[in-house]
Amino acid sequence: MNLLATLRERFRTALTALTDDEATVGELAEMVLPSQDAKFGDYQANCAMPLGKRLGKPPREIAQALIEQLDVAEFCEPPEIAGPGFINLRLRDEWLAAALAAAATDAERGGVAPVDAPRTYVLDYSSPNVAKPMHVGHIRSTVIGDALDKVLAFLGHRVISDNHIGDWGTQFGMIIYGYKHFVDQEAIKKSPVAELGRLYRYVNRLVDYHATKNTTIPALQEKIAKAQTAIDERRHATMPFDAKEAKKEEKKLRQAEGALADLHNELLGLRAKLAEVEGDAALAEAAAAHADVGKAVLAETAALHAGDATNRELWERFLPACLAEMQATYDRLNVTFDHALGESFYEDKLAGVVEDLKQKGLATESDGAQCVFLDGFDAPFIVQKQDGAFLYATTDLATIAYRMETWQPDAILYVVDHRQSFHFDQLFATARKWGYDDVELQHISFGTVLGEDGRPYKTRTGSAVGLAGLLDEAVERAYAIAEKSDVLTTDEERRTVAKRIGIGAIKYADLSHNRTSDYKFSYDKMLAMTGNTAAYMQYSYARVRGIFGKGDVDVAALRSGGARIELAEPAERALAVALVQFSEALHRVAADYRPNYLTDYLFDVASKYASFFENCPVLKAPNDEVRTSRLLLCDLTARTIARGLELLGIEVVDRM
RNA sequence: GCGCCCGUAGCUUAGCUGGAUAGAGCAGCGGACUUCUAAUCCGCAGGUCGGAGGUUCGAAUCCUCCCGGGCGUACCA
Repeated sequence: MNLLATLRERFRTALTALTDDEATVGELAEMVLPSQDAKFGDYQANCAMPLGKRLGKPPREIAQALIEQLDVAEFCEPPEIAGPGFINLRLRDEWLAAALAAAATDAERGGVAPVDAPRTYVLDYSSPNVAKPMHVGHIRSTVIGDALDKVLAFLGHRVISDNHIGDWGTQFGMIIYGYKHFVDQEAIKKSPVAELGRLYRYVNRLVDYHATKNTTIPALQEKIAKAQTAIDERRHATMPFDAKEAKKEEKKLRQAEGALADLHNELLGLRAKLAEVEGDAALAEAAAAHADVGKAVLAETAALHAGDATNRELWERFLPACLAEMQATYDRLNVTFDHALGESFYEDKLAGVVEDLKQKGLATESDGAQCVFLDGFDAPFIVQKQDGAFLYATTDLATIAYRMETWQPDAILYVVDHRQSFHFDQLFATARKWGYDDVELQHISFGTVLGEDGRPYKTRTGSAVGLAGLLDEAVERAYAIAEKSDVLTTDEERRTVAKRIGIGAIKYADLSHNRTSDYKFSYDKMLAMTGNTAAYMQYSYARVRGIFGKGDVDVAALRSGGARIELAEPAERALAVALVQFSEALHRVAADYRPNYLTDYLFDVASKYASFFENCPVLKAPNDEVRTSRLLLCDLTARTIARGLELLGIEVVDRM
């Protein structure tokens, strides 16, 4: 059961006797929270202070009146009033023991009740581009999305995961162009994906070269000139008399100079990139021979979209190999999707979307493009370009329409990095105007994965770090941990353990950070045996299993034995309270779509277990009753950790 | 210019809808292995929560301004 929700329910009833304002009652009942400090009990209600204010009575008096109305005797000791009017609740040990005993026999759900009102969620996450290998940027979307998927589903919601793959864009034009001009037939027979990847990178480099040379650098130079002029003007302007204003001016000048220096650096970097291509004879020759590669790639893409037989055939031939490559990564991560309806799936629906928007008067022509102008936005939402091509805005709208018609979801969640928030603001605003105003549309945004230097995590050469290599390294480093183990006997076992620790480390590191903030990627930290890491969680689990092995415990018999749980020691009780709050942790995750609430909870359980482990001998307990009771606590701890990790997509190991 | 986000201990970070003395881990110092995995545990020290005002019984959390940083901003995704 969800104890917190139940307590709030009881407070709601009690509050109704004191005030008849329903909104107030609901708000005040929400002020029942788990206590931050054990000395204030297990839960606390903070509603007497604001209610006292509202009613013009002393809060302690209100608290007293509230307690008299409150019916929580089955869960709690008599409530206590403390400080200005806090109501402190301490759970009754008998209730705790009974709740845990019930959870112990509930193998399926571990005492977590499904929600009363299940919702339907469409979860959009991962969304890689085929043709480009998955890189570090895909970790967060994939891992957070997968965890939310599992948690929501476990709580009883209907969850439809849909991987919105980029399989129809310019990157395929690059591959097609590359295939037509540069393919190595031997290589593509031997390893199609590797060769397609090479072609993509090669063509991308050529396109990039010309774009840099013809567009980016001239534009940058112009920007530099403008910035220089602006600085000169500032320098020659008369300083304001007002000291504050003068300081402001100085600061602006400083900032402008800094920005100018950045631009110069950028220019140097771009020139170095050009020099690199020009210094490579073969590459330089290819670049010269394919001066129009940028336009040509767009033409290949346009031809594909227009139904050109050759390009279509190539697309159909290449796509399965690209998908298989992606699938290999998902297999390693143990991530699955219900659907993978990529951009191509919506191709034939895009014209209809624009037509409908036009007909409803939402889209209008501006500068030759079809735009939706939205209140509160400076820029319009462009759904069709001057040249007639559609954009991801169009695809995203078509996708919303399809999902609404197909699954009638209550919510569509997009697990996408924070830089796209503007796009989603526009997308959602447009969708609502378009008629989809009765669905929760949420951008589940997340921060950037940074390197040790605090800059976005890149390789030394500045390219994105490949996801496959990242997993390789984590597993390799985890193998060093497995090698140190005394309890692992075969190398096969060490490899399995290393795999679970390594993959788990990456996932857990990601999930344990607040998703909205950036975080620094560090193998050392994520693979540490202490602190809030997957390895520590897995170790905690393995230690419990170790006790069962050593004591030759029949777990099934233990669970069904109906034995009493006794909570005599403080460490036992603290662990028990933590265990009974599993359901609350999951609800918090679901409420804010934040998996780090679950990792925090699991770390709390593991910490409480460590203290229990130190203070309460299990196999050598003073008598059989205590031994059995503690074994039950161990079993529940192990199952809670295992279930929690499972919902985060992380596997446990019996020994490590 | 405008918009969004961030600033918490030396480092990496958590902090729920505003709650009581701001929590962790690393690093530092001091303890605990003939005892269920010491790959661990316990203790100590370390914070004017970027700064200044304000709202409130109560502010890291809400509002205003300032300082510092990131990201985005009409036809890429």
